Amino acid sequence: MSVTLKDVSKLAGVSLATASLVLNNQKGVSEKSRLKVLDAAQKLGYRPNILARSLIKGKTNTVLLCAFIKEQGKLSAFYGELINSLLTAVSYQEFYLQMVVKGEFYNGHPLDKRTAFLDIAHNRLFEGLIILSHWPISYSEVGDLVKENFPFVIVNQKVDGEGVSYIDIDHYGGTKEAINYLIKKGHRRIAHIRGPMDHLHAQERYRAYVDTLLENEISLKKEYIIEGNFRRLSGRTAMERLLEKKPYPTAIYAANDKMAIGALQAAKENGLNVPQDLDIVGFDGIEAVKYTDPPLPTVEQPLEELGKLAATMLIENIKGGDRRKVILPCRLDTWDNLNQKT
Amino acid sequence: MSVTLKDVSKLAGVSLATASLVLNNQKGVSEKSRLKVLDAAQKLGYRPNILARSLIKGKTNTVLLCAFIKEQGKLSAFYGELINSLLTAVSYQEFYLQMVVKGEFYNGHPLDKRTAFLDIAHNRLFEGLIILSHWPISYSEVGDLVKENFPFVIVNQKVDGEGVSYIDIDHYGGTKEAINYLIKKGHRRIAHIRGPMDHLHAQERYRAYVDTLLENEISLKKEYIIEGNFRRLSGRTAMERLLEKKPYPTAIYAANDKMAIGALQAAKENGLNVPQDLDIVGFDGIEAVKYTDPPLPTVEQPLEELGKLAATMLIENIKGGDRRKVILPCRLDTWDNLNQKT
DNA sequence: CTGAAAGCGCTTACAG
DNA sequence: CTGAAAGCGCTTACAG
Repeated sequence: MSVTLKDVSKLAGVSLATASLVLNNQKGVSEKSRLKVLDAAQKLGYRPNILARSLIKGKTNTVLLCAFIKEQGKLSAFYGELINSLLTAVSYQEFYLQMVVKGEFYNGHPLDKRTAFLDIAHNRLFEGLIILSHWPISYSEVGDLVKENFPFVIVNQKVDGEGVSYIDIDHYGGTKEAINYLIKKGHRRIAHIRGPMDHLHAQERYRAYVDTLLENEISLKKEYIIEGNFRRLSGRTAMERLLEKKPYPTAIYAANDKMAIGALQAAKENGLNVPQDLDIVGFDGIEAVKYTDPPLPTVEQPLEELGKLAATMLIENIKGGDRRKVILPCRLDTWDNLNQKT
Repeated sequence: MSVTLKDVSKLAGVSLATASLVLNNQKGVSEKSRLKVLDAAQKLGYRPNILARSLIKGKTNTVLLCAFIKEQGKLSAFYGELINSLLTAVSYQEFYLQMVVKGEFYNGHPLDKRTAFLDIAHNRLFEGLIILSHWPISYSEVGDLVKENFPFVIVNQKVDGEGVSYIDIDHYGGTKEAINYLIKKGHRRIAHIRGPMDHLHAQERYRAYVDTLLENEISLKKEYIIEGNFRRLSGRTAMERLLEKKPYPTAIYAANDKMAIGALQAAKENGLNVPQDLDIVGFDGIEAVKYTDPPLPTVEQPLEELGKLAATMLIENIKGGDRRKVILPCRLDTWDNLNQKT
């Protein structure tokens, strides 16, 4: 069996209490005892049972990242980057990160997030929770966490209501910047390949597209707005349809980079020069848009910042700080200095 | 305070033991007691303290992914995908995944992996360990784990020796397939932009390049071999240098995709048509090579498979199965059916 | 079928 | 400064 504190205290010839004191660097132990204990621990290769310690202290120094995703196993590259920065930030504060993914259903029933959260809050394994979800979280689902004052932060989604911490990206502002960039370049016929309208971020990006055109006294044209599904192929199809319009648009704002790439491919296949004949801007900042020909401007999501701040906010909250709501700005990157970048 | 089993047993009017039995679905309890306990638990919103349970049972159902990385916070996209599949596979087996990253140094001293592993094995938090490292792991570092029979698996690296589990990708075989593809297309002047030679996988890819050329009676030319650093820009520079050779190569095998992309960019800027004038093949299967113009063939790393198998091997081992050494085949993807793919 | 008791490995008042 | 004792929340023999 493994070495316990009892073994150490016995070998050192002191009591359990003394051994514990020494190994936790508490003062009030004679140098002589200290040495004996340290020596014994060393000899036996003693390592504390963290489980037992956590049970007593009621602290585990561990937080849980709980990701709700549509298709099991399909955390996207997006999440990969986020996890990286969460992990780094969490480690930095001497916390540990545990992860779990949950799908839409559990045992054939729609997953009850409310109960899932309660389980997490009560099982005493975690001191805080980071929530990531492909579909909207409602206040009622996290209400219990608020009531019990269990630290949590929702990432990448705004949830209104008292006592909720969240951090999201300014999709509206980022889009606005993209559209203004196109307008400033002289474009008036700006189309939008939007995302699915049940997607919160797609909604915001769409709203910003509409508002920014109108603010600039460019009238909206229904035929310039086409809905895609965030996949590359849907961008391609959308572009083909846009090219049938007369006159066809001179600029495209795609709600994400993959659709922008699809649009680029279709445009090139139809003999257009990008960006001379057609400007295309996407959203997300995935790596691939740096390497298309030409590289595609994109509104970059500050994922590193997102993860870092989420971790910081959560741990602050664990330590007694207040809950916060944060919207992170994001900016257009036009790759003017690409060759310094990678 | 939170609700404990004691509270439940009190409310139900039974002993602790009975309550425990009921809530663990053990039989040998009267229906009447069962109902009372269930009812009380429900009313109080009881959730077991997993910490206490784990302490007794000596089982946590949790495994740790320990990643050693050069630059703190720089788990690449590669790891993102791997984590995804690990997480999915681990969840599927009703285990949990905890993660920690460690750098090369700790408190200014080179990190002592041996001790780090012992800590992990002894703290009783984890039943198994997945090791991922940017730099080579030696047998001596994991020897203690072997000796203590603590389940672990090394991912993405071969470590010889008794009692070690690892899973790696067949970099040699994958490269061979890439080179053969180029030879079959008629190329004889095949250059190699290789990776840093202190990198194990770069070594294997280089070795396969050499062997395959020689097997096909193509003599090696030193000036066709240039070392890069796995970054895009180094592929670009390498390509520029290769274009100065007379005759210049008609095909490039780059040791990774980023350098392949850099090579592509340099080639295009120098007026070459790819693939008509120059064939370029990379390694890794990152998403970006699908969207360059033209898309670049690449040897795809089966990351999903890698993560899944790693998790399976580890959990098998935890459950008493044997340790295994696995090399995963990987194959060249030439994107013949790209438009069905994304 | 049921309850009193011991114990998992540790920490922390409390006397001395 | 030190040790005996209680206790964290639970599970599991053991009597009855």
